[in-house]
Amino acid sequence: MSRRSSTRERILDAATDLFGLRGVEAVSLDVIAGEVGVAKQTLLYWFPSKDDLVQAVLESAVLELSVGVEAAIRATSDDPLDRIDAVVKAVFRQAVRRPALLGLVREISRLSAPSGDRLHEAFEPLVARAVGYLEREMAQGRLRRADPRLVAALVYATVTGIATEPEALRAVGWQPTTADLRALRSELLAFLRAALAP
Amino acid sequence: MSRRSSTRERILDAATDLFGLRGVEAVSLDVIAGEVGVAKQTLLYWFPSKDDLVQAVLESAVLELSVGVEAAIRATSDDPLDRIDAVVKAVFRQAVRRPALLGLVREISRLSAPSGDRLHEAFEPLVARAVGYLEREMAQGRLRRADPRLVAALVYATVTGIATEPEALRAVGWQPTTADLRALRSELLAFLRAALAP
DNA sequence: GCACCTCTCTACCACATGGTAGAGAAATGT
DNA sequence: ACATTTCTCTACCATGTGGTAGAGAGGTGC
Repeated sequence: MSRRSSTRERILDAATDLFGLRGVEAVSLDVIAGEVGVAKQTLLYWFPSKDDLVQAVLESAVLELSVGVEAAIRATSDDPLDRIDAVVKAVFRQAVRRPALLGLVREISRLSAPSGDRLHEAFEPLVARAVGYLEREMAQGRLRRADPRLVAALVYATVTGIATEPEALRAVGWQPTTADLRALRSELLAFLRAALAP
Repeated sequence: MSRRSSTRERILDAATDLFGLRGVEAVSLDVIAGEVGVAKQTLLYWFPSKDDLVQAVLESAVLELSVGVEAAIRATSDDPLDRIDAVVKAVFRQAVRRPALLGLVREISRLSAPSGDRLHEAFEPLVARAVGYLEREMAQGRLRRADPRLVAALVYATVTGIATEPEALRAVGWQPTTADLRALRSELLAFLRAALAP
Protein backbone atom coordinates (compact mmCIF):
# COMPACT_ATOMS: atom_id res chain seq x y z
CA MET A 1 0.00 0.00 0.00
CA SER A 2 2.74 2.42 0.90
CA ARG A 3 4.94 1.35 -1.94
CA ARG A 4 1.88 1.07 -4.14
CA SER A 5 1.17 4.72 -4.67
CA SER A 6 4.86 5.56 -4.45
CA THR A 7 5.98 3.55 -7.45
CA ARG A 8 2.98 4.52 -9.54
CA GLU A 9 3.51 8.15 -8.64
CA ARG A 10 7.18 8.08 -9.50
CA ILE A 11 6.47 6.51 -12.88
CA LEU A 12 3.81 9.10 -13.63
CA ASP A 13 6.17 11.85 -12.59
CA ALA A 14 9.09 10.74 -14.73
CA ALA A 15 6.81 10.06 -17.69
CA THR A 16 5.34 13.55 -17.42
CA ASP A 17 8.75 15.16 -17.64
CA LEU A 18 10.08 12.91 -20.38
CA PHE A 19 6.96 13.03 -22.55
CA GLY A 20 6.63 16.77 -22.17
CA LEU A 21 10.25 17.55 -22.94
CA ARG A 22 11.13 15.02 -25.61
CA GLY A 23 7.79 13.96 -27.04
CA VAL A 24 5.70 10.88 -26.54
CA GLU A 25 6.97 8.91 -29.51
CA ALA A 26 10.57 9.74 -28.74
CA VAL A 27 10.52 8.31 -25.22
CA SER A 28 10.54 4.53 -24.80
CA LEU A 29 9.19 2.61 -21.86
CA ASP A 30 12.73 1.41 -21.18
CA VAL A 31 13.94 4.97 -20.76
CA ILE A 32 11.16 5.83 -18.34
CA ALA A 33 11.70 2.66 -16.33
CA GLY A 34 15.43 3.36 -16.24
CA GLU A 35 14.80 6.89 -15.00
CA VAL A 36 12.56 5.64 -12.21
CA GLY A 37 14.91 2.77 -11.40
CA VAL A 38 12.50 -0.12 -11.91
CA ALA A 39 12.11 -2.82 -14.51
CA LYS A 40 10.05 -2.08 -17.57
CA GLN A 41 7.72 -4.85 -16.47
CA THR A 42 6.93 -3.00 -13.28
CA LEU A 43 5.89 -0.06 -15.38
CA LEU A 44 3.66 -2.26 -17.50
CA TYR A 45 2.12 -3.64 -14.36
CA TRP A 46 0.90 -0.22 -13.29
CA PHE A 47 0.01 0.96 -16.78
CA PRO A 48 -1.00 -1.96 -19.01
CA SER A 49 0.14 -0.23 -22.18
CA LYS A 50 2.05 2.85 -23.24
CA ASP A 51 -1.17 4.44 -24.34
CA ASP A 52 -2.64 3.99 -20.88
CA LEU A 53 0.39 5.71 -19.45
CA VAL A 54 0.04 8.59 -21.88
CA GLN A 55 -3.61 9.06 -20.95
CA ALA A 56 -2.83 9.00 -17.24
CA VAL A 57 -0.03 11.51 -17.67
CA LEU A 58 -2.30 13.77 -19.66
CA GLU A 59 -5.07 13.69 -17.11
CA SER A 60 -2.81 14.46 -14.19
CA ALA A 61 -1.09 17.25 -16.08
CA VAL A 62 -4.35 18.95 -17.02
CA LEU A 63 -5.50 18.64 -13.45
CA GLU A 64 -2.30 20.18 -12.10
CA LEU A 65 -2.51 23.04 -14.58
CA SER A 66 -6.16 23.75 -13.89
CA VAL A 67 -5.68 23.77 -10.14
CA GLY A 68 -2.76 26.18 -10.37
CA VAL A 69 -4.61 28.59 -12.61
CA GLU A 70 -7.83 28.54 -10.61
CA ALA A 71 -5.95 29.18 -7.40
CA ALA A 72 -4.21 32.15 -8.98
CA ILE A 73 -7.53 33.62 -10.10
CA ARG A 74 -9.16 33.34 -6.70
CA ALA A 75 -6.26 35.00 -4.89
CA THR A 76 -6.48 38.24 -6.83
CA SER A 77 -8.42 41.48 -6.80
CA ASP A 78 -11.53 41.47 -8.95
CA ASP A 79 -10.14 43.84 -11.54
CA PRO A 80 -10.23 41.83 -14.78
CA LEU A 81 -6.83 43.01 -15.96
CA ASP A 82 -5.33 42.00 -12.64
CA ARG A 83 -6.90 38.60 -12.98
CA ILE A 84 -5.52 38.13 -16.45
CA ASP A 85 -2.17 39.13 -15.05
CA ALA A 86 -2.53 36.49 -12.38
CA VAL A 87 -3.38 33.76 -14.85
CA VAL A 88 -0.48 34.61 -17.11
CA LYS A 89 1.90 34.71 -14.17
CA ALA A 90 0.62 31.39 -12.88
CA VAL A 91 1.14 29.74 -16.23
CA PHE A 92 4.62 31.19 -16.54
CA ARG A 93 5.46 30.09 -13.03
CA GLN A 94 4.50 26.57 -13.89
CA ALA A 95 6.37 26.78 -17.16
CA VAL A 96 9.55 27.66 -15.27
CA ARG A 97 9.03 25.22 -12.44
CA ARG A 98 8.05 22.34 -14.64
CA PRO A 99 8.51 22.96 -18.34
CA ALA A 100 7.09 19.56 -19.23
CA LEU A 101 3.57 20.44 -18.11
CA LEU A 102 2.84 22.87 -20.90
CA GLY A 103 4.97 20.88 -23.26
CA LEU A 104 2.49 18.08 -22.80
CA VAL A 105 -0.41 20.21 -23.91
CA ARG A 106 1.44 21.00 -27.07
CA GLU A 107 2.48 17.41 -27.42
CA ILE A 108 -0.97 15.98 -27.07
CA SER A 109 -2.45 18.31 -29.62
CA ARG A 110 -0.30 16.46 -32.13
CA LEU A 111 -1.57 13.03 -31.19
CA SER A 112 -4.59 11.18 -32.46
CA ALA A 113 -8.01 12.72 -32.44
CA PRO A 114 -9.32 10.83 -29.38
CA SER A 115 -6.55 12.32 -27.27
CA GLY A 116 -7.35 15.75 -28.57
CA ASP A 117 -10.98 15.30 -27.69
CA ARG A 118 -10.16 14.15 -24.20
CA LEU A 119 -7.93 17.17 -23.79
CA HIS A 120 -10.80 19.36 -24.85
CA GLU A 121 -13.12 17.65 -22.38
CA ALA A 122 -10.60 18.10 -19.60
CA PHE A 123 -10.20 21.81 -20.25
CA GLU A 124 -13.86 22.41 -20.99
CA PRO A 125 -15.03 23.57 -17.54
CA LEU A 126 -12.07 25.90 -17.12
CA VAL A 127 -12.60 27.43 -20.55
CA ALA A 128 -16.34 27.83 -20.06
CA ARG A 129 -15.70 29.71 -16.84
CA ALA A 130 -13.11 31.93 -18.48
CA VAL A 131 -15.37 32.79 -21.41
CA GLY A 132 -18.31 33.52 -19.13
CA TYR A 133 -16.11 35.71 -17.00
CA LEU A 134 -14.78 37.69 -19.95
CA GLU A 135 -18.30 38.11 -21.25
CA ARG A 136 -19.53 39.62 -18.00
CA GLU A 137 -16.59 41.99 -17.70
CA MET A 138 -17.01 43.14 -21.27
CA ALA A 139 -20.71 43.72 -20.71
CA GLN A 140 -19.83 45.92 -17.77
CA GLY A 141 -17.35 47.84 -19.89
CA ARG A 142 -14.35 46.83 -17.86
CA LEU A 143 -12.74 45.16 -20.87
CA ARG A 144 -12.66 46.13 -24.50
CA ARG A 145 -15.60 44.52 -26.23
CA ALA A 146 -14.68 41.54 -28.40
CA ASP A 147 -15.61 37.94 -28.97
CA PRO A 148 -14.72 36.35 -25.64
CA ARG A 149 -14.05 32.99 -27.21
CA LEU A 150 -11.58 34.69 -29.52
CA VAL A 151 -9.91 36.45 -26.65
CA ALA A 152 -9.67 33.25 -24.64
CA ALA A 153 -8.17 31.39 -27.56
CA LEU A 154 -5.77 34.22 -28.22
CA VAL A 155 -4.55 34.46 -24.66
CA TYR A 156 -4.27 30.71 -24.47
CA ALA A 157 -2.28 30.44 -27.67
CA THR A 158 -0.05 33.34 -26.82
CA VAL A 159 0.77 32.29 -23.31
CA THR A 160 1.39 28.67 -24.14
CA GLY A 161 3.26 29.67 -27.28
CA ILE A 162 5.67 31.71 -25.24
CA ALA A 163 5.81 29.78 -22.02
CA THR A 164 6.01 26.39 -23.68
CA GLU A 165 8.70 27.10 -26.14
CA PRO A 166 11.52 29.17 -24.75
CA GLU A 167 13.68 26.87 -26.84
CA ALA A 168 11.83 27.84 -29.98
CA LEU A 169 12.42 31.47 -29.15
CA ARG A 170 16.13 30.88 -29.54
CA ALA A 171 15.31 30.84 -33.24
CA VAL A 172 14.68 34.57 -32.97
CA GLY A 173 17.82 35.18 -30.95
CA TRP A 174 16.30 34.77 -27.54
CA GLN A 175 18.01 33.27 -24.52
CA PRO A 176 15.77 30.97 -22.50
CA THR A 177 16.98 32.16 -19.12
CA THR A 178 14.63 32.79 -16.26
CA ALA A 179 15.39 36.50 -16.25
CA ASP A 180 14.69 36.87 -19.95
CA LEU A 181 11.56 34.83 -19.65
CA ARG A 182 10.38 37.21 -16.95
CA ALA A 183 11.10 40.23 -19.16
CA LEU A 184 9.14 38.59 -21.91
CA ARG A 185 6.27 37.95 -19.55
CA SER A 186 6.22 41.61 -18.51
CA GLU A 187 6.10 42.69 -22.11
CA LEU A 188 3.29 40.25 -22.78
CA LEU A 189 1.31 41.64 -19.87
CA ALA A 190 1.80 45.15 -21.19
CA PHE A 191 0.54 43.92 -24.55
CA LEU A 192 -2.53 42.33 -23.04
CA ARG A 193 -3.31 45.39 -20.97
CA ALA A 194 -3.01 47.66 -23.98
CA ALA A 195 -5.14 45.37 -26.09
CA LEU A 196 -7.86 44.60 -23.56
CA ALA A 197 -8.25 47.90 -21.71
CA PRO A 198 -11.70 49.34 -22.47
CA MET B 1 19.09 15.02 -64.55
CA SER B 2 15.38 15.45 -65.06
CA ARG B 3 14.43 12.64 -62.72
CA ARG B 4 17.26 13.63 -60.46
CA SER B 5 15.79 16.76 -59.05
CA SER B 6 12.29 15.37 -59.35
CA THR B 7 12.72 12.41 -57.00
CA ARG B 8 14.76 14.37 -54.52
CA GLU B 9 12.22 17.14 -54.57
CA ARG B 10 9.31 14.80 -54.06
CA ILE B 11 11.02 13.15 -51.11
CA LEU B 12 11.78 16.52 -49.56
CA ASP B 13 8.22 17.59 -50.11
CA ALA B 14 6.61 14.55 -48.53
CA ALA B 15 9.08 14.60 -45.64
CA THR B 16 8.28 18.25 -44.95
CA ASP B 17 4.59 17.51 -44.64
CA LEU B 18 4.98 14.33 -42.61
CA PHE B 19 7.63 15.67 -40.24
CA GLY B 20 5.74 18.88 -39.68
CA LEU B 21 2.39 17.26 -39.06
CA ARG B 22 3.30 14.12 -37.15
CA GLY B 23 6.72 14.86 -35.76
CA VAL B 24 10.17 13.74 -36.81
CA GLU B 25 10.47 10.76 -34.49
CA ALA B 26 7.00 9.53 -35.32
CA VAL B 27 7.62 9.29 -39.04
CA SER B 28 9.72 6.42 -40.36
CA LEU B 29 11.68 6.37 -43.56
CA ASP B 30 9.43 3.59 -44.79
CA VAL B 31 6.39 5.79 -44.46
CA ILE B 32 8.00 8.63 -46.36
CA ALA B 33 9.20 6.30 -49.09
CA GLY B 34 5.73 4.78 -49.31
CA GLU B 35 4.16 8.20 -49.63
CA VAL B 36 6.50 9.16 -52.46
CA GLY B 37 6.16 5.77 -54.10
CA VAL B 38 9.81 4.76 -54.10
CA ALA B 39 11.85 2.21 -52.18
CA LYS B 40 13.35 3.22 -48.88
CA GLN B 41 16.75 2.66 -50.39
CA THR B 42 16.13 5.32 -53.01
CA LEU B 43 15.42 7.71 -50.19
CA LEU B 44 18.67 6.77 -48.47
CA TYR B 45 20.48 7.29 -51.72
CA TRP B 46 19.46 10.94 -51.84
CA PHE B 47 19.77 11.53 -48.13
CA PRO B 48 22.42 9.26 -46.59
CA SER B 49 20.71 9.22 -43.19
CA LYS B 50 17.48 10.30 -41.60
CA ASP B 51 19.30 13.13 -39.91
CA ASP B 52 20.52 14.44 -43.25
CA LEU B 53 16.95 14.41 -44.47
CA VAL B 54 15.78 16.30 -41.41
CA GLN B 55 18.43 18.96 -41.92
CA ALA B 56 17.55 19.35 -45.57
CA VAL B 57 13.85 19.63 -44.80
CA LEU B 58 14.57 22.23 -42.16
CA GLU B 59 16.69 24.37 -44.45
CA SER B 60 14.19 24.36 -47.27
CA ALA B 61 11.32 25.13 -44.91
CA VAL B 62 13.09 28.10 -43.35
CA LEU B 63 13.96 29.36 -46.78
CA GLU B 64 10.36 29.07 -47.98
CA LEU B 65 9.07 30.85 -44.89
CA SER B 66 11.61 33.65 -45.10
CA VAL B 67 10.95 34.29 -48.75
CA GLY B 68 7.20 34.48 -48.18
CA VAL B 69 7.51 36.89 -45.30
CA GLU B 70 10.04 39.16 -46.99
CA ALA B 71 7.88 39.38 -50.10
CA ALA B 72 4.89 40.35 -47.98
CA ILE B 73 6.86 43.10 -46.29
CA ARG B 74 8.11 44.64 -49.51
CA ALA B 75 4.65 44.75 -51.10
CA THR B 76 3.12 46.96 -48.42
CA SER B 77 2.89 50.61 -47.51
CA ASP B 78 5.60 51.85 -45.21
CA ASP B 79 3.29 52.27 -42.21
CA PRO B 80 4.77 49.98 -39.56
CA LEU B 81 1.41 48.66 -38.40
CA ASP B 82 0.48 47.83 -41.99
CA ARG B 83 3.74 45.98 -42.36
CA ILE B 84 3.15 43.97 -39.22
CA ASP B 85 -0.29 43.19 -40.59
CA ALA B 86 1.30 41.98 -43.79
CA VAL B 87 3.73 39.71 -41.98
CA VAL B 88 1.04 38.18 -39.84
CA LYS B 89 -1.18 37.61 -42.82
CA ALA B 90 1.67 36.07 -44.78
CA VAL B 91 2.42 33.65 -41.97
CA PHE B 92 -1.23 32.72 -41.60
CA ARG B 93 -1.56 32.24 -45.30
CA GLN B 94 1.30 29.83 -45.25
CA ALA B 95 -0.13 28.12 -42.19
CA VAL B 96 -3.34 27.45 -44.05
CA ARG B 97 -1.75 26.53 -47.34
CA ARG B 98 0.86 24.29 -45.80
CA PRO B 99 0.42 23.61 -42.10
CA ALA B 100 3.56 21.54 -41.95
CA LEU B 101 5.85 24.50 -42.54
CA LEU B 102 5.28 26.17 -39.21
CA GLY B 103 4.84 22.81 -37.56
CA LEU B 104 8.41 22.13 -38.48
CA VAL B 105 9.67 25.19 -36.68
CA ARG B 106 7.94 23.99 -33.55
CA GLU B 107 9.15 20.48 -34.17
CA ILE B 108 12.77 21.38 -34.58
CA SER B 109 12.85 23.44 -31.43
CA ARG B 110 12.38 20.17 -29.61
CA LEU B 111 15.30 18.45 -31.24
CA SER B 112 18.91 18.40 -30.23
CA ALA B 113 20.84 21.56 -29.61
CA PRO B 114 22.75 21.56 -32.91
CA SER B 115 19.47 21.66 -34.82
CA GLY B 116 18.27 24.53 -32.69
CA ASP B 117 21.44 26.44 -33.37
CA ARG B 118 21.15 25.89 -37.08
CA LEU B 119 17.57 27.09 -36.92
CA HIS B 120 18.75 30.22 -35.18
CA GLU B 121 21.44 30.78 -37.80
CA ALA B 122 18.92 30.34 -40.58
CA PHE B 123 16.54 32.90 -39.09
CA GLU B 124 19.25 35.28 -37.96
CA PRO B 125 19.26 37.67 -40.93
CA LEU B 126 15.49 37.92 -41.02
CA VAL B 127 15.31 38.62 -37.29
CA ALA B 128 18.11 41.16 -37.38
CA ARG B 129 16.29 43.07 -40.08
CA ALA B 130 13.01 42.94 -38.16
CA VAL B 131 14.60 44.19 -34.94
CA GLY B 132 16.42 46.98 -36.74
CA TYR B 133 13.21 47.97 -38.44
CA LEU B 134 11.21 48.06 -35.21
CA GLU B 135 13.97 50.07 -33.56
CA ARG B 136 13.87 52.76 -36.24
CA GLU B 137 10.08 53.01 -36.20
CA MET B 138 10.05 53.28 -32.42
CA ALA B 139 12.70 55.97 -32.53
CA GLN B 140 10.50 57.94 -34.92
CA GLY B 141 7.54 57.50 -32.60
CA ARG B 142 5.51 55.51 -35.05
CA LEU B 143 5.37 52.55 -32.68
CA ARG B 144 5.02 52.37 -28.94
CA ARG B 145 8.50 52.35 -27.42
CA ALA B 146 9.59 48.94 -26.14
CA ASP B 147 12.45 46.50 -26.38
CA PRO B 148 12.35 45.56 -30.06
CA ARG B 149 13.84 42.14 -29.39
CA LEU B 150 11.01 41.51 -26.96
CA VAL B 151 8.42 42.65 -29.43
CA ALA B 152 9.90 40.51 -32.16
CA ALA B 153 9.95 37.47 -29.90
CA LEU B 154 6.41 38.16 -28.77
CA VAL B 155 5.01 38.53 -32.24
CA TYR B 156 6.89 35.46 -33.37
CA ALA B 157 5.66 33.34 -30.48
CA THR B 158 2.10 34.56 -30.79
CA VAL B 159 1.78 34.13 -34.49
CA THR B 160 3.40 30.72 -34.59
CA GLY B 161 1.52 29.68 -31.48
CA ILE B 162 -1.78 30.41 -33.15
CA ALA B 163 -1.01 29.60 -36.73
CA THR B 164 0.88 26.44 -35.96
CA GLU B 165 -1.52 24.85 -33.61
CA PRO B 166 -5.12 25.20 -34.67
CA GLU B 167 -5.41 21.65 -33.37
CA ALA B 168 -4.20 22.71 -29.95
CA LEU B 169 -6.81 25.43 -29.92
CA ARG B 170 -9.46 22.74 -29.97
CA ALA B 171 -8.49 22.29 -26.33
CA VAL B 172 -10.14 25.64 -25.65
CA GLY B 173 -13.17 24.82 -27.72
CA TRP B 174 -11.94 26.20 -30.97
CA GLN B 175 -12.76 24.79 -34.39
CA PRO B 176 -9.78 24.74 -36.73
CA THR B 177 -11.70 25.79 -39.81
CA THR B 178 -10.35 28.33 -42.23
CA ALA B 179 -13.09 30.81 -41.43
CA ASP B 180 -12.46 30.60 -37.70
CA LEU B 181 -8.75 30.87 -38.23
CA ARG B 182 -9.36 34.07 -40.17
CA ALA B 183 -11.50 35.50 -37.37
CA LEU B 184 -8.73 34.65 -34.95
CA ARG B 185 -6.21 36.37 -37.16
CA SER B 186 -8.33 39.50 -37.30
CA GLU B 187 -8.55 39.56 -33.52
CA LEU B 188 -4.81 39.06 -33.27
CA LEU B 189 -4.21 42.00 -35.60
CA ALA B 190 -6.51 44.17 -33.49
CA PHE B 191 -4.51 43.10 -30.46
CA LEU B 192 -1.21 43.96 -32.06
CA ARG B 193 -2.49 47.31 -33.25
CA ALA B 194 -3.77 48.19 -29.83
CA ALA B 195 -0.56 47.09 -28.18
CA LEU B 196 1.89 48.66 -30.61
CA ALA B 197 0.20 51.90 -31.56
CA PRO B 198 2.26 54.82 -30.21
C1' DG C 1 0.27 -22.86 8.92
C1' DC C 2 -1.49 -21.88 4.74
C1' DA C 3 -3.83 -19.93 1.03
C1' DC C 4 -4.02 -15.51 -1.07
C1' DC C 5 -2.99 -11.14 -2.85
C1' DT C 6 0.19 -7.43 -4.15
C1' DC C 7 4.17 -6.26 -6.33
C1' DT C 8 8.55 -6.74 -8.82
C1' DC C 9 11.51 -9.31 -11.30
C1' DT C 10 14.14 -12.18 -15.43
C1' DA C 11 13.53 -14.16 -19.82
C1' DC C 12 11.56 -13.96 -24.07
C1' DC C 13 8.95 -12.65 -28.51
C1' DA C 14 7.19 -10.51 -32.80
C1' DC C 15 7.88 -6.60 -35.17
C1' DA C 16 9.43 -2.12 -37.01
C1' DT C 17 13.26 0.75 -37.36
C1' DG C 18 17.55 2.97 -39.51
C1' DG C 19 21.08 1.44 -42.24
C1' DT C 20 24.29 -1.76 -45.43
C1' DA C 21 25.61 -4.65 -49.57
C1' DG C 22 25.42 -5.13 -53.88
C1' DA C 23 23.08 -6.05 -58.31
C1' DG C 24 20.66 -4.33 -62.30
C1' DA C 25 18.62 -0.70 -65.41
C1' DA C 26 19.08 3.61 -67.83
C1' DA C 27 21.07 7.49 -69.34
C1' DT C 28 25.54 9.86 -70.78
C1' DG C 29 30.17 10.93 -72.61
C1' DT C 30 33.57 9.74 -76.02
C1' DA D 1 29.91 0.65 -79.56
C1' DC D 2 31.55 0.69 -75.12
C1' DA D 3 32.68 2.27 -70.55
C1' DT D 4 31.12 5.00 -66.97
C1' DT D 5 28.24 7.34 -64.10
C1' DT D 6 23.64 7.99 -62.23
C1' DC D 7 19.85 6.09 -60.25
C1' DT D 8 16.65 2.60 -58.28
C1' DC D 9 15.85 -1.69 -56.75
C1' DT D 10 15.61 -6.47 -53.70
C1' DA D 11 17.53 -8.78 -49.89
C1' DC D 12 19.40 -8.58 -45.53
C1' DC D 13 21.01 -7.16 -40.74
C1' DA D 14 21.60 -5.32 -35.92
C1' DT D 15 19.13 -2.95 -32.74
C1' DG D 16 15.42 -1.22 -30.02
C1' DT D 17 10.49 -1.28 -29.46
C1' DG D 18 5.98 -2.40 -26.98
C1' DG D 19 4.18 -6.31 -24.95
C1' DT D 20 3.65 -11.38 -22.85
C1' DA D 21 4.60 -15.45 -19.71
C1' DG D 22 5.42 -16.78 -15.68
C1' DA D 23 8.10 -17.21 -11.44
C1' DG D 24 9.31 -15.57 -6.94
C1' DA D 25 9.43 -12.33 -2.75
C1' DG D 26 6.81 -10.34 0.92
C1' DG D 27 3.13 -9.16 3.37
C1' DT D 28 -2.22 -10.07 5.09
C1' DG D 29 -6.41 -12.57 6.56
C1' DC D 30 -8.17 -16.56 8.71
